[in-house]
Amino acid sequence: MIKSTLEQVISEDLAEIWSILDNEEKRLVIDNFIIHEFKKNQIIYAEGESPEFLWCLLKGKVKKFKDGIGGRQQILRLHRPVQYFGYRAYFAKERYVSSAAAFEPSTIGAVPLKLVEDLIHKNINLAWFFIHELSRNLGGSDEKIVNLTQKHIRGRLAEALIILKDSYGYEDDESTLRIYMAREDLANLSNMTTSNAIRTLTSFVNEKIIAVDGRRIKIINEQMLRKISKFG
Amino acid sequence: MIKSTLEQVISEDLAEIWSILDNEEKRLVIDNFIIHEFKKNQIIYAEGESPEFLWCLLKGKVKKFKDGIGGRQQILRLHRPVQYFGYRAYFAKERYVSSAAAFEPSTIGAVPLKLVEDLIHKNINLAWFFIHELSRNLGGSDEKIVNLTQKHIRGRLAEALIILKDSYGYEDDESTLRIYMAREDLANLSNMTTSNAIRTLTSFVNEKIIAVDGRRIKIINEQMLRKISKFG
DNA sequence: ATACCTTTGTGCTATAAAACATATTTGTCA
DNA sequence: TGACAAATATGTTTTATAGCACAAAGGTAT
Repeated sequence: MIKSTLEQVISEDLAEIWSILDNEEKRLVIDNFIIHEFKKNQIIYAEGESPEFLWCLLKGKVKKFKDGIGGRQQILRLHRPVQYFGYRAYFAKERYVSSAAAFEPSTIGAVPLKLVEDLIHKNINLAWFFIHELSRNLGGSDEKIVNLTQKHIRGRLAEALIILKDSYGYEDDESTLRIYMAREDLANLSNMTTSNAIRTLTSFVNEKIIAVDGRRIKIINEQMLRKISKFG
Repeated sequence: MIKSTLEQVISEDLAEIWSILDNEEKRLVIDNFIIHEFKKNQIIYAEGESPEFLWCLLKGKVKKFKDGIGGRQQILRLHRPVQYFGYRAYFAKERYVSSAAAFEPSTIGAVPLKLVEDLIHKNINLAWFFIHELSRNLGGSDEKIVNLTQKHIRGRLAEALIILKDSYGYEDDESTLRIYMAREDLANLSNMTTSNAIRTLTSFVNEKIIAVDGRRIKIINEQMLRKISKFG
């Protein structure tokens, strides 16, 4: 990708951070911004590695997950364009405690975290950007803990579907989730076995709360789904 | 408490933040620092409230928790002196998603978050302090999600005991946990019912991994406990 | 098109943990 | 000190969900 196009992509898509930086800072970012293409299911970074880059998802979908006991995977967070990730471990001076992978073919920019650190030192607004992001994520994690530990299967799956809707939205029909994922990933998102994800999905279909066509999921009764998510 | 004493307490105990601030900033903090005494089990702030103060635990023990389904409580985090809490929601521009309560009689300082915000704007090192804290907490939350969802009861309780040890340490005998908590709280920490916390504690005693005398818990075989925590 | 592998779907069984019931002990306050 | 409430302890029952087995459907590579 040639620089003029890159600059355009960055300035168009990175709006939030972009508006924070002055011209000199923008130049620094552009000169150090490397765009990567990831294939479906390709690992971006893995648990245990040292954080090196701030990743910026420009196109596609990314999951952050942790491999747990008995090969079971827990999906911790989903990312959509334009979101930043991969910086937490660096700021905590730790190695990654989770892994990131592309859910579908994705275009992701990488900026050296050392550069980000330098920019933060000089630009308090960038510091605030990360304080804000980290704070929101931490609140989300705390909510997730209660969701995953206290709700029953139906509640957890309903919650997962709501999260998918909130993360990626609907297609033009205003009801089909704009993400197609395997039943296994749905299970990993909602802390259950694949069989139970399939089963519970089937009962939601029978109850006319959703409709399913392969991996296309149509939310018919979002209100009911939220209700199940809340009390189930 | 008179100001000279207060100043002394602050400068002695708030070392980490204190060394970050210059003299003028220190003065501002001292002038706006209000010390509160909390009784055992007293609520410091509750879920849903608007964050107003940065709390600084000077003496005592504090738990952060979320009330979930069917009156069940999940303990999310434990605090020891000198730790800061109550700021996440403010930085996220949200209301509190969890509550904080004193585990035992506690002395806690309160600084208006607006002042903290102003200080951060002027002092990048304070910004870094919070970026670092938030990042570490977020990593901890992500770990906790897998611990609580994928481990069995024995593993979860073992994990909880390890957390207690890491948070509050041992007494002079190098084996008795320096915190006495109800079985119910132990259960709330490790996502199980009180009965099961009691039962599992009993089996640990029978297996000579711990010894129990009322609420005093003595870790006899920490190695084994870590092993159970890891694979259970 | 064929063969093969992966994903989806469904029924059955096993089991971990909750729910319930009921003592027993401990702590607290009049 | 006695009375009452709260916390701890333990046994039994119930249930949600994991685990397993197997069939059908869908993709993919040759």
